[in-house]
Amino acid sequence: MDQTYGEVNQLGGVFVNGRPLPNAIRLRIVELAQLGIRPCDISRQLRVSHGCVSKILARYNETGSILPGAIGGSKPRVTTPTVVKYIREYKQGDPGIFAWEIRDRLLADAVCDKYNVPSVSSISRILRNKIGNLSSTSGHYEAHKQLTPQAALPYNPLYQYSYPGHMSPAATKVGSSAGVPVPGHVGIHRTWPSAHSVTNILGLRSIVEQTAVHGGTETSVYQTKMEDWNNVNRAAFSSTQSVNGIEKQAIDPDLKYPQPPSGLPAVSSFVPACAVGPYPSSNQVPGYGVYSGPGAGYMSGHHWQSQSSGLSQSAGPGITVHGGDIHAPMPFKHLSAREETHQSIHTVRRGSL
DNA sequence: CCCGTGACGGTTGAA
DNA sequence: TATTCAACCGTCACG
Repeated sequence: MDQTYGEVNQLGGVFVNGRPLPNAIRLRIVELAQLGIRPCDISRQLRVSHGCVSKILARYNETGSILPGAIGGSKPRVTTPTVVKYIREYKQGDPGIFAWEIRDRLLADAVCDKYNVPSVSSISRILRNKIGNLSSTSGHYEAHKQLTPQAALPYNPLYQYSYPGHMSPAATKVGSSAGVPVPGHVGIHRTWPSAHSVTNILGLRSIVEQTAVHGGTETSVYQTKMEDWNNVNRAAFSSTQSVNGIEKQAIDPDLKYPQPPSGLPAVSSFVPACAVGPYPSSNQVPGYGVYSGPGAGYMSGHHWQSQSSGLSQSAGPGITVHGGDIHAPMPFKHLSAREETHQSIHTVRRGSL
C-alpha cells in the first residue's frame, strides 16, 4: 500500500492500479468523444489505455454517467431483518415449509421482489443459522438490532446500499442528501443495480454540489482515509472515489483546483453536469502533474465540487500546464517507440483543440 | 490501425 | 480488530 505512486502505462500516462481514473480525465474522455474525436485519439491524447477509454465511453453511452462504479463494500443484503422476520414467521407457521416455498411466499407477499428475493440456498441458510436455533424471541437479532426505517420497507436495494450505517460521515451525508435533494435514484442508482441513469447525471451534479458544500466537517472524517491518497503523491489523483456515486465525491471539498477546463468550450456545458467530479487533482504536484498532457492541464485545475455551478467561470487564468506542454518528465516505458506517438499526439491535440 | 473483450493484478469497504 | 469476499478499477494483449 505504500507509495503506490502512480504507475505509468504504455502511453506514458499515469494511473494508480486498482483505482479509478480521476473524474476530470473521465470527463475529458467523454468530452473529446462528444467533439467527435475518435477513441483511439482520445486514448493517445490523454494517455489512457484504449480499453479504458472504450469502457468509459461505453458506460457513458449506456448510463449517462462518467463516474466509476461503486467500489468495495458488499451488495445490499437481501436477507434483511425484515425478510428474515418473514421467513421466520413462515417457518413458524408451517414448520414443514420448503425453502422454495418460502421464497415464493416472499414474492407473493411482496416482501421481496424478484430482484432481491433471497435464493433458496440463502433461505435454507437462514433457516439453519438464524431460525433453526431460534427459541422464542421473535425478534432478537434483527428486530432490535437493526430495524432501520427502511429495513422495514419492502427493501430498497438502493437506499440500502447507500446506507452504510457505519460510516457515519458518508452515511449521514448521504442520508441527508438522500432524504432531500437526492432524487433517490441518482446517487443510488449507480450502486448496485448499477444503473446510472442518464437523467441522473444532471441531478448528480447538484447533489454533489450540495453535499460538497454541506459536508464541511464530516468531510474531515474521511480525510483520514483519504490521507493515503493525498499523501501519496499520486498527484493528479484525488482520493475521491464514488462509492455510492456521490458520497465520497462530495467528500473532499478541501481540494480545490482553480482552473477551467482547459480547452473545452461548449461541450463542457453539458458534461460537467454529469462529471461533477470533485476529483481533485493532486495538491502538490509542482511542475508536472501525474497526468501530463492535455489532461493534465485539465486536471490540475478544476474545482468542481463545491462550486461546480461556477465551473465555467472558475476560469482560473490558465493556471498550470496547458495544452501545448506535454511535459514528458515522466518515465516512459518505451521511450523510443513512444516518441512517435507523442508526436502524433501533439498533432492530434493541436488539431482538435 | 481500430476497437471490443477478457485476464490480470490491484483497491476498497461491508460483513 | 483483522479477515474475507465480492464488487470495481485500468492496463495489457489478443483477435
